[in-house]
Amino acid sequence: MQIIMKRLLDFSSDGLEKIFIRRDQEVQRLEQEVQRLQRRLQEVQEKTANHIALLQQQLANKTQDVERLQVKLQSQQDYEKIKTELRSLRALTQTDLHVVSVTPAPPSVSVENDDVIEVQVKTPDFHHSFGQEEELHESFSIISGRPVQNCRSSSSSSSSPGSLQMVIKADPDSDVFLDSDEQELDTLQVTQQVKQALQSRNIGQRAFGHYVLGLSQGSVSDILARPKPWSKLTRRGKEPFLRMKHFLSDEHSMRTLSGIQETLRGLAPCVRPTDVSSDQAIRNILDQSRLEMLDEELRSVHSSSSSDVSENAIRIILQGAQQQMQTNQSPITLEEQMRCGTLDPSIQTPADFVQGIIQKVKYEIDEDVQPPVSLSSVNQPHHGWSVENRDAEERFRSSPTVCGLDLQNLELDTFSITQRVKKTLIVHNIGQRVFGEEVLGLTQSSVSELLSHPKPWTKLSLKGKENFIRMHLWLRDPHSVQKLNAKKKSDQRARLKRDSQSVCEALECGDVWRVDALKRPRVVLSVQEKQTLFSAYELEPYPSQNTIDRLAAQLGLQTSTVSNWFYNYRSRIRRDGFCEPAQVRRSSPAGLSLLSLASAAVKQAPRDPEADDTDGHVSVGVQSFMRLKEEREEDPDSFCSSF
DNA sequence: TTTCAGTCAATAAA
DNA sequence: TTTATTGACTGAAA
Repeated sequence: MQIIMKRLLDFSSDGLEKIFIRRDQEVQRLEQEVQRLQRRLQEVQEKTANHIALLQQQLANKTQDVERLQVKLQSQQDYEKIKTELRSLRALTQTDLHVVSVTPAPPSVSVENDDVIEVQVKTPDFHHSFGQEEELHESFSIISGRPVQNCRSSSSSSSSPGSLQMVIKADPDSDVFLDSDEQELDTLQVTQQVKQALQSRNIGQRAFGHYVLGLSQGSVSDILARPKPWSKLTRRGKEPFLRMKHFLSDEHSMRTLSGIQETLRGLAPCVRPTDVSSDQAIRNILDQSRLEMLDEELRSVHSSSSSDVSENAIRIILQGAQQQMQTNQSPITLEEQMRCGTLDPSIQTPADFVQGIIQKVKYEIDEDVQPPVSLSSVNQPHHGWSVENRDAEERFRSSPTVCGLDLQNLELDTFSITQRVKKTLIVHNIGQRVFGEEVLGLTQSSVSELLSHPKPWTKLSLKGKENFIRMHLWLRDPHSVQKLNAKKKSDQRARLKRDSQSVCEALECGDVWRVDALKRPRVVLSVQEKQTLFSAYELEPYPSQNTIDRLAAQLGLQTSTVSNWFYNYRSRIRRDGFCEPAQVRRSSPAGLSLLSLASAAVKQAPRDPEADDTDGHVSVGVQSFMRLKEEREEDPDSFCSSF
């Protein structure tokens, strides 16, 4: 019994001991677990705190963004109002120009009304047609609510290109260039998007570089063509890409720049020292504003329907509208219009013009549609264009014909068009001058070139295509001839009046040669000079500067004359390579035929220390010329005449 | 800076 | 007077 008891005790003490040990171990494990959990908890707490801080930061940023956007939205809420005011101002400037007063320095216009909107246009580095790099600095005040864009270039440092750049850049988001330095950009993607944006909006690299990046056109081209990877860029190198990225995300900037570009283009063709007037600039900008509105409306039509009408085609139409508007609506003098090649006293709204084209396109695609009114016949006295445009838009929207049209794939037979135009002009005794001024907005010489040497459709640029679209539409216009005849008569009357006036003025001044004195002497290259140039071309179609200098010295010509000759020669040899069988000319201005050129080349080659060489050139040139002629199987005169 | 497309203006030719 | 030619220019692209 005792033994049993003892064993039991032994056993229980052993068991208890073991139990205690186990318990101790358990306690230790639990303590470790607690510590681990505590550490974990601490970590999680820290992490969460960081995360919360991060989220709070992001929230703050987002809140700032929202506030910024709200401010932006608020600042643009008066857009509709401004549009209305611009419209009414436009009406004012057209109907009652005498209320517009122009002051020369700084050029400003004030219209008697309530408040003032200030818009400042500054195009510092743009060449105008009179060849000066002077600043076109137009500042004008438009009566309205409050300043929409205050573009005064307060920070006009040397690196700041100009006040319009401020329009693009002046944005509360401008600190994005600093903040977003950390984020990595896909430079290739950015440049591709920029190129696309510039192309679709018809914005040039020069304007983009000037106003957005503060870089020259050459630099822009380089950046767009060969963007460096982000990682290879320095902080300074990254800046243009950040600006581009920002530009892409800012629709307002893109539209503003597009407007600037159009305005500049609108100013350029007719700019003369005396033309750069404030009211002209105002008209251009007001016109631009109207175009922008029209553009918006057309885009809304485009997006609201299932139309396949391409952006490109709309751009063509809008370009046409702009040109028509600029040539027809600007209340400039008869002489100014003559000088600009746009003699047309009638006034036409852009909506009318676009509607005219749309009607014509409809007519061509769907013969059921009512025959279109002519481009010219829509020339009506100016009236509020909004109502008509609404109607036009409604008709356009409801037309299934246009909705199925893909103008982007439009391809015209340029040769056939020019043949038909020439025939029509001859039959109705209409001159190229009237046709050019009325239908194409070009001079007689340009019309002559277009009709005589039409390029194939595929070789034409957008601008070049526009002329053929206009001619095509003109041919389909049943009233085209009638309108041109009316134009011809009004021109004759105007010319008679002008001639009689100028005779009187000349008599008064007692100086009938004063006009001639202002004429620029024209360089006329002699047969020998042309032969030498032609020979040089045969050896070196793209001559180096040294060759140009040598030729200029040899011939006693300006180097620019020599290089111009090469540019023109290449251009025209390409042109004549493109065009359909050239028109046979009875003789060229220089009286050259192929044979006479060949014989002249042999007989008249200069005998100087390089005589052998020169003779060789001429000989090679004539041989090549003969070869070219044979290949073309053309009348030699028609070929020679181009050069 | 060079090249090109488009254009103009002067002028020759018809 | 009209048309064609051509040297020169502008704006854009590379």
